[in-house]
Amino acid sequence: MATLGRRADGMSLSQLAEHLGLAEGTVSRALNNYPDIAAKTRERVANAAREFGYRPSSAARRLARGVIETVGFVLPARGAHLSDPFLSEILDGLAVELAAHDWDLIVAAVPEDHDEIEVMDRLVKSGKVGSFVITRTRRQDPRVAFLKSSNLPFVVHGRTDEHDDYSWLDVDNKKAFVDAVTYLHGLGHRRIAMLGGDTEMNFAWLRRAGYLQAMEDLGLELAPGYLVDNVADGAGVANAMAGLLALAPAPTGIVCVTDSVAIDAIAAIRRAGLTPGREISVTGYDGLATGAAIDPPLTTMSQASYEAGREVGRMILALHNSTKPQISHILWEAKLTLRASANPPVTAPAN
Amino acid sequence: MATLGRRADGMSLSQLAEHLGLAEGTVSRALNNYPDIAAKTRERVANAAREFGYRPSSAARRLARGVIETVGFVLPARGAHLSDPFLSEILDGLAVELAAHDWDLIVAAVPEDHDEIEVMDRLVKSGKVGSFVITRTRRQDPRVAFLKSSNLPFVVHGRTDEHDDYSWLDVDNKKAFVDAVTYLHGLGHRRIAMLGGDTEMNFAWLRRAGYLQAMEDLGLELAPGYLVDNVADGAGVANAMAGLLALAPAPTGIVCVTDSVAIDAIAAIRRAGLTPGREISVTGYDGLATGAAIDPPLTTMSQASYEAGREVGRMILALHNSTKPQISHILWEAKLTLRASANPPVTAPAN
DNA sequence: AACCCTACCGAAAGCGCTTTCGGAAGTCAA
DNA sequence: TTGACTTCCGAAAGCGCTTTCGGTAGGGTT
Repeated sequence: MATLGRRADGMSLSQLAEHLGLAEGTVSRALNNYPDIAAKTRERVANAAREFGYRPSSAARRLARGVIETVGFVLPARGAHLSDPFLSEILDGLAVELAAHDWDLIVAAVPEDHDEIEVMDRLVKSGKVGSFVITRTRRQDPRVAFLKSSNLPFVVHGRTDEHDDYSWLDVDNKKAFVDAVTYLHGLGHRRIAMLGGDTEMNFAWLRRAGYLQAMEDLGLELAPGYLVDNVADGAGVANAMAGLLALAPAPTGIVCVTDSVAIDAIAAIRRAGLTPGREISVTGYDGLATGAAIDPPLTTMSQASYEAGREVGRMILALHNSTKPQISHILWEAKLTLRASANPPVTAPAN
Repeated sequence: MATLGRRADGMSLSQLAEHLGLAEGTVSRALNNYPDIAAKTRERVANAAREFGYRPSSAARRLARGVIETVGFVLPARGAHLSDPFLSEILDGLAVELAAHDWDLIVAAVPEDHDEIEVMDRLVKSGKVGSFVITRTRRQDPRVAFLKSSNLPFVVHGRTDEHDDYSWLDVDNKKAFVDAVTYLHGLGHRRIAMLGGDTEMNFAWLRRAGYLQAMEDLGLELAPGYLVDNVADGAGVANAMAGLLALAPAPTGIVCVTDSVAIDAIAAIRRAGLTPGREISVTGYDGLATGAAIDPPLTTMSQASYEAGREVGRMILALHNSTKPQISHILWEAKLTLRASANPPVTAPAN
């Protein structure tokens, strides 16, 4: 007797079929809800499958159907770690949404001597993933270019400069920073500076744009040196703050591209003998937990990462299910969390 | 003519073989370095494969070979997010190491109405993963029990109470806290308290054990209330600190299970009108970047997460390559980072 | 010149599924 | 009772690889 396929990881279709006295094809169709299977049979099959904990081999299934129900996610390049506090939440949301439809998530990293495109290409060529989710986009992002040219389904958490022809979910970074500046202005601040991030990164660029726009709309003077770009965490902030504090007049309010920068900025202000939240107000962005514990508690803005992950998951699935791939653009608003690092300036505004 | 297999995601073996005028089997063996292929042929095949960017379909390969070169990683349950600042580094290291051998990493999450074991079981039954890496272990961890009973290869980043019969990589949490207490003792502290974490979690339990052991070894009195377990971030710390500060005598030094707790503790001390690092010294654990920016900069301990991820990757691969699966136990030491939150107590030790 | 080896490659089976196709029962109307 | 449909299931091909098994051609021996 020909030995039935015995999968090391469980039962095989042939075993299940033999147990039921049915043909493999019949069992398969029953499990996949084909209309040409008697209701009674379908149920009998379903019960047996449940009883034995049968699950079709995903490799065999993929090979037979030619459909890849796995999405790829390439981790942001090393070094950027510290700046993405919510990776795990995004992954979590994404994976949960995918799992609900029996899809999987392959997470890949970029080794030292390779680049992101190579990694993605490998994944595609070997048929390991059929779509991608990417995050932390640069304004000109080679990953997006690659994906567009390969016409794989993909959705971007974030955006690029040109973002009309693909699906994305982003937070309105620009508006968030318009709001931050406007908030400080409402508090009485007139000399508002910004500690910006890597201008190649899209989120940093848009926050910068929001700052600039609000300054203009509010008729505030953008004094030379008030906008500091490409501020790196740690020493970068210390240097930038030294520059800002040496200015005459020095700013009374500073909007920071991230909480991490803001926390460093607050430390620098204190080291300069000033009181953060008094002589100089500070706002951040991210809603880090530690921001609430520092002195003064950081006024900041946050976004719902877990929910974003889930929504992105839904978008990817939608891309597959609709025959006519609908590209969708979703823009969420950041939530302002008022704490104590931003207050009316102690010196009356020059205005 | 029979149309050659045309993979949507690239070229197929049959196409490559036809192009070369060779049989599929020959090309396959050439690519896999079988000894029965002429050197010249092997090279010709390799060149063509490179030229066309050919990569074997992983699904077909897996099906034919029956080997699953994918490891599963189940994200820690939601809610624990904030307490794992280094997930992305671990994933990064792990994925990089795996990628070097063309292995993949599937990251799964646990949906609301399921548990970790179900998720893992699904992954195994459907042949999606052939081994697992798990992190953030509890002292009694059902995942470890599941994996042991299923005899899948797996390695644990962390440990459980019983940890002799599986491979793990862990940081010596106990020694780290012995060191922390000893350090405070060396500074002159005699009344040392601990803000501990979830005692179900193995790392928290071991840090607690380290505290206890050092207290005993150093002959320090463990005053009632000095050891606070199950302290949750935020409000939990505030409550715990209120209790500690109400004690008579109050501790002069506090070792905290994590930086996050320590940062909250420092805030509480300041709110109580005391100066952290003066009347009360504080140490943390994790080496969070923000710890360096707070006032006073946090004295803490850290571990190399990226490297840990890589090492765990190597361990998984080793489990597969050796016919006789070697279980290995690797214990790393935490690195002490001296900053300014721990200093000699202002009041002379009672000794 | 007949022999045996070795080196090398082709043929074919098989991995565990899905899906198309055809045909055997069963159903209904005439 | 016959014919025309339905309903339902089995058979078989095929997805893209890997691997075993032969078999042929060439090189060495005696």
